[in-house]
Amino acid sequence: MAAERSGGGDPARTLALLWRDPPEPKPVGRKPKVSVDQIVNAAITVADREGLGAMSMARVAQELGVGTMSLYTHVPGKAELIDLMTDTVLQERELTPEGTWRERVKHYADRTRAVYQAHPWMRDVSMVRPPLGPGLMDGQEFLLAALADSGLEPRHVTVAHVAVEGFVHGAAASEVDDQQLAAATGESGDSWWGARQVFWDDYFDVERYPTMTTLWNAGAYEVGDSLADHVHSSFDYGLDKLLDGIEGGMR
Amino acid sequence: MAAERSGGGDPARTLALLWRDPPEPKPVGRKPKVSVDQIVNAAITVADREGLGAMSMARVAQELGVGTMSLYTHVPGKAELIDLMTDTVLQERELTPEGTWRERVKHYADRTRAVYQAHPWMRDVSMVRPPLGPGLMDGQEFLLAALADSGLEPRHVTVAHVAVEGFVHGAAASEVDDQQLAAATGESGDSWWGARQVFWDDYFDVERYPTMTTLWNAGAYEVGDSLADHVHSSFDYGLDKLLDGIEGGMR
DNA sequence: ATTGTTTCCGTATGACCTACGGAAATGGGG
DNA sequence: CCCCATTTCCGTAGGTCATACGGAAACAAT
Repeated sequence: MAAERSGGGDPARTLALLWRDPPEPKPVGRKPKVSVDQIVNAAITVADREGLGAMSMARVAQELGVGTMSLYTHVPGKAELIDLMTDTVLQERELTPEGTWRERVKHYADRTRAVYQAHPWMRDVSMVRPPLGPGLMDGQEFLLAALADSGLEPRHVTVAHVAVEGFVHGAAASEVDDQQLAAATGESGDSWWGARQVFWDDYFDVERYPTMTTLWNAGAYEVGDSLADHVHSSFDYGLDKLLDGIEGGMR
Repeated sequence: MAAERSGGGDPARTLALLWRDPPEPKPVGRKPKVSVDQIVNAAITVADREGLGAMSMARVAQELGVGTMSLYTHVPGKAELIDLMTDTVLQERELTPEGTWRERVKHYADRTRAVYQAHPWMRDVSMVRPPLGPGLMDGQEFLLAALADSGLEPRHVTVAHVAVEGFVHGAAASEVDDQQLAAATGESGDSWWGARQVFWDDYFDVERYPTMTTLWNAGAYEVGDSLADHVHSSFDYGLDKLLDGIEGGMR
């Protein structure tokens, strides 16, 4: 299915929820059995355990011991709930502004990666029209501040920001995809590749793919560590080179 | 919903389909009304027009003028159909090996971006456990060959490959997300941001976000071109810097 | 106790994927 | 020409999901 994203609901309502703008006290009427925070936390719990696909309104309601439709009193719909989940986990980053601008960018990348690791369903959330809540905004401010301290001109800061943010989220998403699939299908990444051994036996053509063959023979794929570690260090390398390039471009 | 990906079906069956391994001639029996190619093309047409979310088995069957269940004779299920769609559009890249290694990497990025532009639903397809078909494999070979020609050691080629591939797919996906949303919701990116004007009025805090405020006042966001163009040039910049870094790391 | 307000939630609708099993088409053997 | 094994087609049905609707239930003020 398509990636989850904000519905076309009322933006003002969604923003009020994101910033926990209390909708004005209600002195009369039945007491709420659940709160927005409880719903969001329950949804995160379910998604962490069973993936975003399993995070249905019915499943979240069950988790809380209420009827499905009760949720709609507090949250406009599923799309908005995902926005709330997203901004909530982004807040877990707790970014501390220490060290050089490079160290802070890497800190940002590490913390963001940690969020994806803890909440693999983040891979399925589009970050192009993100929920404009405190979790996202604080992160943007942190990353922009780091890049601005690098000495880049203001106009280049915004450009570099898009590139770095794209790299970080893309890398974190890629890295975590593997685990998410493992959780959803009960099949690990290694076993997935193992099951596709047939490919190398039946379809791989040495003449069609000379470079891959050469690299294989040169032992380039004989990494001692696991697939996940290899991907991880590749993205560390990539971010490093990206920052090298940005730094070098100023001189 | 969660990103689409391969189901747990028989890998050998899926690989045979990807490489169009004919399942042996069937001299007897009813003549097929549709072929695998027709199904894949119809599915791509539907997804291009209405998004991956609208690409239901029923919708594809309707497009072909056959019953829904007929598709299951030729294709194991929806997940495998998406694998076939993905590899098919990746084949459209037609990568031509000309120029320096850098030019070839940028060529790869451009062609891949073009695929995402033409088929925005690609954003919703996970590329971590990709369909091992000719479209994907030819691309990997091309990119690996370019990086190998750069003079990197074999072991670094594979590391750089993951980083560049991640960046390219991530960038292409980000860039296209906007259009896909516009198509799905009938709301353009600009109008989406416009509707969230409330955010700047009601929730943006100048003291909490000093860097953003400074950058705004410095005119860093006053780009003449559209949002899409800004994102596009940001990723060009990012890839350039990434390659600068890779190149510089060799010396 | 009545009334206004708010929350809770059972039911129903419509969309989706796909298992099942029978109907329909096809070509070869008698 | 008829029969029948083989293959494809597809109607039906069961399971899942989001969510619109409307009434029941809880609560505070009167």
